[in-house]
Amino acid sequence: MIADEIKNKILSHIEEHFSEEEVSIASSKFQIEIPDSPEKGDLTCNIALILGNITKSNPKEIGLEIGNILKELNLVSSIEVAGPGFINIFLNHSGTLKIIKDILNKNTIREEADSKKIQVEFVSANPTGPLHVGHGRGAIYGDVISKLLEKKGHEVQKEYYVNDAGRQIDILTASVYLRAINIEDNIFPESAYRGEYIKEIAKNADLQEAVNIDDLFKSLPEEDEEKIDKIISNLKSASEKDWKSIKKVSLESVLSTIEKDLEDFGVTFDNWFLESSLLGADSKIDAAVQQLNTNNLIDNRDGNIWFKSSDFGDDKDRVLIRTDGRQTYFASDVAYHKDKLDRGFDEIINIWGSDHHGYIKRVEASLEGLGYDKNKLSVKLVQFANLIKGGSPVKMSTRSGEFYSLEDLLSDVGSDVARFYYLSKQTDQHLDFDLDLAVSSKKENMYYYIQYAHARICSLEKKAGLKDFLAEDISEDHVDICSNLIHEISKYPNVLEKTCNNLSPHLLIFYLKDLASIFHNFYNDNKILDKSESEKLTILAVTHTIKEVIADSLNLLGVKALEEM
RNA sequence: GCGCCUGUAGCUCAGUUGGAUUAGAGUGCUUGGCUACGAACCAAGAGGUCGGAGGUUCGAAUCCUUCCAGGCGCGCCA
Repeated sequence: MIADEIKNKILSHIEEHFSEEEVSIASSKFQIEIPDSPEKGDLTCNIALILGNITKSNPKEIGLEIGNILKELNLVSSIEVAGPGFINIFLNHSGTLKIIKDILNKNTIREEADSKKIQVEFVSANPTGPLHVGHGRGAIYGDVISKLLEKKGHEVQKEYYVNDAGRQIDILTASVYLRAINIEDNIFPESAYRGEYIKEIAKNADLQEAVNIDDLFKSLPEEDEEKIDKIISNLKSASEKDWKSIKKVSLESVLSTIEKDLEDFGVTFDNWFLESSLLGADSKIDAAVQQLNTNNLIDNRDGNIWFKSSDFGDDKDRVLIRTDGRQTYFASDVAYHKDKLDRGFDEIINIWGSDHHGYIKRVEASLEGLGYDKNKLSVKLVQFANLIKGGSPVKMSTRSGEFYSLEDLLSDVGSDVARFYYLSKQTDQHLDFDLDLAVSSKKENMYYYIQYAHARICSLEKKAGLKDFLAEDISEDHVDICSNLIHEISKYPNVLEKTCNNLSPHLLIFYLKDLASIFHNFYNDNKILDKSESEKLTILAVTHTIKEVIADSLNLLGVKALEEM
């Protein structure tokens, strides 16, 4: 890439003229960027400002010196030092062609020198019902950042952590069980899952033993949560065999629904990790607790077993094992994260709903306490997405069974539109996702605006009757008419790099919107197919590059570029 | 009370690892452009103390301090 060439040239120059320390500071902040306006050059560089700052000397003088060196490059036509000391670089025609060639040859991103083994864990919703739209944002984000990391050359594993061992699974089982024995709505417990899907699962329940309904509901506690717990234990003792089989059927059924819903949005996982696998004979939870104990980080107080997480900056210590011997959810998580790192990942990324942010410290503390480097874990928080339909937010709640599911979203707007809008805003901000807008045909709808640019270019190319579009078709005599287009195109590698490094897909989306805008503008001003042959070829090669950029970018986001609309 | 996040045009948001005399889009408002390669498009105008106040420096929407406002989290729940 052209920016690399320039960067290398500058680095080798400053290595000769500045101290090692100065070079190391400078190279960490050193950037080759594309200026907002072409008048400030095809590329611009801040190196003189940084060096001026470090060495307390005049940036403009340093800039002139470096500028002279850059003139030696055969891609550069001229240099100016502007403003406080920016080095603005103007390319000659072969420099311009190089930009286009790199993009057409998909030479758009530099892979990381040290490829890492990275695990991304996301969604991990409790398997108690279909996914709702609140889960969608994390699902799409996790999927896309996995693609971005792969683009950078890392090896990525996508994992779903299945909470199949907790109380909520008992509630699910009980809910199905109660439907299977035809408990009517009027006495169906409030705190059980009431969705229609429960009734569907219950149809597949194959009960061996009869349950006495009067015994089941006899002298239940008043309070809802206590009531459901009592029903659970009654059902378990009524028939252990049926309980187990219903549990199995329920879990399998819910998980396959979840898997299918995700697949419909193009989200797949490499591994489904069961919480229950941490329990059992050689319990990984016990092993983790044991290791913390060895490290002197376990405290027995009030009959509970505590992890002294406050030793590592957590607000307070946390219980791992309760008086009655039951492990807490946190205990599973300690063992789970230990297990992840034991599997040899260089980096593990968790995507959590932002309401879990208070949980980060204690998990980090547990990793430190176990003797791992806590910096190997990074947690990306995703704020909730509000879906707006007909001007008001749609509700989501699993227990009541009244919710707008991911499946509903699919049939309302489709996977591509949904993915696009989920990604269209920074993940740490609330997202208002307006379903009516997402399928409307207004400019306000970024999705169609970008797709329209792509479809228009496809249509142009069809009309022009050309198959190949080569950078070499760009003629020096006519390139000026496309300079705005080329300037915007040249930002692509930078945008891509920023998108990957910051794991911020929205940056790519906003770039595509700008690129589409510049194209639409050009299209309106120029009747491309009426131009002279060589001018036409020039323009079509450039617009073809735009088409490739849009298609590549959308592909990276898991969205299909439309050839016609 | 403590912690995390947020505050940019009437509205929805980009820009935040300090950079360019003029802080950008869309929408809404006022206007103009199809005998037209796709009008699902384009152009022009109006609209801002970048929450307030201090500070750091060649330079601040961006960093620091403080205050104000909003969201979320502060269980042996999952």
